[in-house]
Amino acid sequence: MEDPLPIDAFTSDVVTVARRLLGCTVRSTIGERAVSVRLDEVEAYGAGDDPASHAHRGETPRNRSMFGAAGLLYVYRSYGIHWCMNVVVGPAGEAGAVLLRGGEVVEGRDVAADRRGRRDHLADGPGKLCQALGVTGAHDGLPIGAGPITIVDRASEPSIASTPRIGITRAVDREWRFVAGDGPTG
DNA sequence: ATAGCGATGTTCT
DNA sequence: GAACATCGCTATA
Repeated sequence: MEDPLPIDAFTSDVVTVARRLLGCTVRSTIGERAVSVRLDEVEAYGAGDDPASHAHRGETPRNRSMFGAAGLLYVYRSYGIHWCMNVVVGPAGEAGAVLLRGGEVVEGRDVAADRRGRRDHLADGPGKLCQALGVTGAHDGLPIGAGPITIVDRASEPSIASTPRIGITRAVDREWRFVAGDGPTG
């Protein structure tokens, strides 16, 4: 429960990894300040076979990390303004990632509130989650667990609901958004 | 509670 | 030029 997620947790398919990440905790230690978020909302993104994925059209400077090894971070700028973070999923050579969409701040609430500029809605969205953790493009491509960003395993698997992904227009029939039982929509 | 809208970097047509 | 894996403000109910 207090142990880091083993690397092989990231080496299977994107849907399996997405479900595996719910209930786990993302922890950042940036500027001597620690913030932890327990994940309750994630989305799976595939490679060329997933029209909604950034990797669908092949490698670009932005999505380069998606083509890297499992367990790397893929951080991109959304709508020119916000940062969004993904965990890169294996197998190596295949692009895939899990977008960390939301969770509950369970450590460093004051730090998170400081970064967010408010006391509520600290991490209930991908851009907010990154801001609360202090994650930016500077962390793109970093390996999880070896740098300022780590993921701590959960005690047990939560109940999980699946829905279509949010904010996309392609492949809306795929229910690749996963929400923990005590999460946003129940 | 829900709806409309502006901000704006990267990618694509 | 337009779309986009978003967010917070503003208006209306």
